[in-house]
Amino acid sequence: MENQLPNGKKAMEEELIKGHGMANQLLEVLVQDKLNTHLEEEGSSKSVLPFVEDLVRKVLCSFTNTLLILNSNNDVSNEVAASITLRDVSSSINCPKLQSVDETCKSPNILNPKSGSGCYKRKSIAPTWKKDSSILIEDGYTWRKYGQKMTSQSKYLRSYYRCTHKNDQGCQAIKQVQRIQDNPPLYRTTYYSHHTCKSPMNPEIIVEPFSPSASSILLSFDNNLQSKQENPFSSSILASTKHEPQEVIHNEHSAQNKLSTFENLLFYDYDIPFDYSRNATLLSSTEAVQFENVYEQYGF
DNA sequence: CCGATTTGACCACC
DNA sequence: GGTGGTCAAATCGG
Repeated sequence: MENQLPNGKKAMEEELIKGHGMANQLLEVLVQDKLNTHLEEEGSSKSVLPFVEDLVRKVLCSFTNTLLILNSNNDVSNEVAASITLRDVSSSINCPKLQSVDETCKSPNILNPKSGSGCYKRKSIAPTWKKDSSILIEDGYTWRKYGQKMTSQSKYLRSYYRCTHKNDQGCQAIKQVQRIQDNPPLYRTTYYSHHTCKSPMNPEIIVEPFSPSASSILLSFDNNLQSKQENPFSSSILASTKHEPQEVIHNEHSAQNKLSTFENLLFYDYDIPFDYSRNATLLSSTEAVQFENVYEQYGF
């Protein structure tokens, strides 16, 4: 049916494909140049090439993931998918490929809550993807926290979330959020299973596709950490939650506001281009406290 | 009032 | 028995 995207999205799609293609070309040029240089003179003075190359890879990775997200979101035309996979170098650049929506929920064993009388079933499958981030990012899906725990592995609390639509739509997506580092703050979000719920995507995240902020969002994938390997939310933009808690967390509202003013700090220090005012994750009160500490730390 | 969060208890797995 | 994942009643907040 509607393989047709709205004009704006179609245009965005085309632009992304274009950008993806150009980034690909640039990478090829860089790689080729590096090879040549390497042969000519090994161990010469420092070059910015590695940095530039890394940058290009990240850009490419972002394009790839964004297109895949777009693709999975809209049942986009095959041509898009083709253009993405065509020369996709992402696999060689630590850019995990997004998993198609269809593969979603193939893990029935993930959470098998009480089947019967008090029978808990622990998940025994590998995470679909992980994401480390210095902030708590919003992925457009709504999550419901169902627990938190201290683990022996970390001095920080681990929070457990499941999709809000677990009950009404049977969505099996769950995620765990845990702070893994204090200074600078680093959070690891681990996703299990995929969203099967319908468009819980927060429209706020995808509006203004051409705005700088939106671009930032789309380009914010983390290269090293697979911002999205299998895109747990086949249709989400980034990992997020309604409240991405961490320690003890909660009160997204205050935290969200803080993050809004917090964005410059984050951009500056951690170089994570993201429009936090739009996607800031909501933290719980406790989390907010932690962020407050960071504010102080940075003179807020 | 209703949905989300908190938190202690329960349970599976190692 | 320890650890980690989940449940569910109590509580919170819009």
